[in-house]
Amino acid sequence: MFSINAKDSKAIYEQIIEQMKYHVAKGNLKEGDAIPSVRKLALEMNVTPGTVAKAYQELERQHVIETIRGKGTFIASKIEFKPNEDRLMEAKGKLQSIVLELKMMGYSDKDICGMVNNIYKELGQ
Amino acid sequence: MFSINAKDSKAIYEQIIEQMKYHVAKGNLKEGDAIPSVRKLALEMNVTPGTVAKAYQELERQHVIETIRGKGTFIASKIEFKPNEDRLMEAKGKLQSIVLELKMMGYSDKDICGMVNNIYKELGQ
Amino acid sequence: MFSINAKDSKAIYEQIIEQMKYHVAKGNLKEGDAIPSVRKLALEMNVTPGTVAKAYQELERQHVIETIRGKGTFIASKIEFKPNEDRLMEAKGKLQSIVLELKMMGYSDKDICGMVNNIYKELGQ
Amino acid sequence: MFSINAKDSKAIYEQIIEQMKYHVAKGNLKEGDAIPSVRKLALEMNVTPGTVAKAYQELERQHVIETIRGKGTFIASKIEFKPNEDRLMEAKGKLQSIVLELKMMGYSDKDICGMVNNIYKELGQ
DNA sequence: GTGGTCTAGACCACG
DNA sequence: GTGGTCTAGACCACT
Repeated sequence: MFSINAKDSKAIYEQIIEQMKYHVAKGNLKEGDAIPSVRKLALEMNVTPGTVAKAYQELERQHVIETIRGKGTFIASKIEFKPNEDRLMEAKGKLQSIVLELKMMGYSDKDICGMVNNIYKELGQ
Repeated sequence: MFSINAKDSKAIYEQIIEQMKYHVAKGNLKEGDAIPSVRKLALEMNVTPGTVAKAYQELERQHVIETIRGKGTFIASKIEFKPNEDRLMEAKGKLQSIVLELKMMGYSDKDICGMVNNIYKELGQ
Repeated sequence: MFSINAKDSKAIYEQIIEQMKYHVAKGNLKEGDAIPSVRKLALEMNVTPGTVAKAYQELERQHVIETIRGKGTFIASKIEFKPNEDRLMEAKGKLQSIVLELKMMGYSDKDICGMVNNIYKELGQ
Repeated sequence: MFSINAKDSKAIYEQIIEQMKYHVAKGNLKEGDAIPSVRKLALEMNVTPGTVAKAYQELERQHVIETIRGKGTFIASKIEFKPNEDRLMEAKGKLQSIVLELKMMGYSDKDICGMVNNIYKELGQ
């Protein structure tokens, strides 16, 4: 369910974050579902527990998962839809970057919207 | 014409690359236009020449600018519109990331297309 | 009467302690009132008895409750109002922390006193 | 300027966070001031760089400090006054806890406001 | 069992 | 020089 891509320049803990969100978006993981413990996932992925822990902490900050003391970690029961200002600004900045990039490659706004729609549908289950 | 934000988490050389592309996309810089020398731009931006040089190297690799020995550096006369497979895949990967991110924040596909259109329009012509 | 929030970062046994004090402050529980046995409360709250026992021990140490062997556990007949130096210093330290926190968020001393008054009133009588 | 208190149950990285805020509130550190590098502070305090780095990252998330790539870390030039919802709720929760605690010790609302004012003034330079 | 914290190293990209 | 990431261990409190 989780796997790291060594070729990806993205940090491992960021890959874990992204994959967790992917599985939630896709419906593979639903509200309240238990997710692997830090240690288990670390073993599975051949990384150290600290790396997984860092990912889990960030996911909790973003209200994607919730940890229950001594019990484990779970998909948040009420996935938060009010992004904080910072995260939204960051996301928009990244979007601007990538749109610029694609425009430079010759794609029109409609092309890009088409890509977005395809990606969105594929996620949307 | 160029301005960097030292606090931005993005590397300075990447900011230069992005701004150069921005000005090309926007039409501020046209094919064949001369651009500042590495040293001049470094002075202007108050960064070390090495940083500017790194940006220029990458821009040249992407066929956005061309260096003519002894003459200076110019916007490429034939800006490359057929991206190689690798860069397209990379761009799509980034786009998927950011769409996932925005979806998790509660935005619909239409919302995201709206953002894309706004960004695209702002990039000009 | 008691309810825990497993997602709270605060330890469950600390939540029990706090709620016990809350009910005493509020007047729901008066001196001499019987409180549930460890096992009963553990069942009610769906936690392990050890967790409740730990809370009761700490409450007893703070002279909020008293255990009478063979009879049960009761709200202390003479709730301790003269805190020892240590606990007062600890409390003041925590208060300083939180005031600093709120100041950094932009709240004035009056704002904070307002919050304190509201909380105090809500605690009742 | 910074020192850790081993007796304090608070995590070291949290102590660093609190002390940084303290120095900012107190005026010892002003907007734009450079703060020690991760490594230097780690040496000074006899902790590992990772611990300091964790504190710095959290401080940056809270807009108290800013890092400039390859240059170092600085007190934020525009200290952020819009707390996010989460942090405010957390702070209020802590305040409620401590007010309850102090009430149980016999302090009135006025007493507590007095303490708050004293603390605030002492910080306020 | 769980997550949270910490140590003592290491390598990397950036400037 | 800087901060960011990661490893491979360890100890702790909580359940």
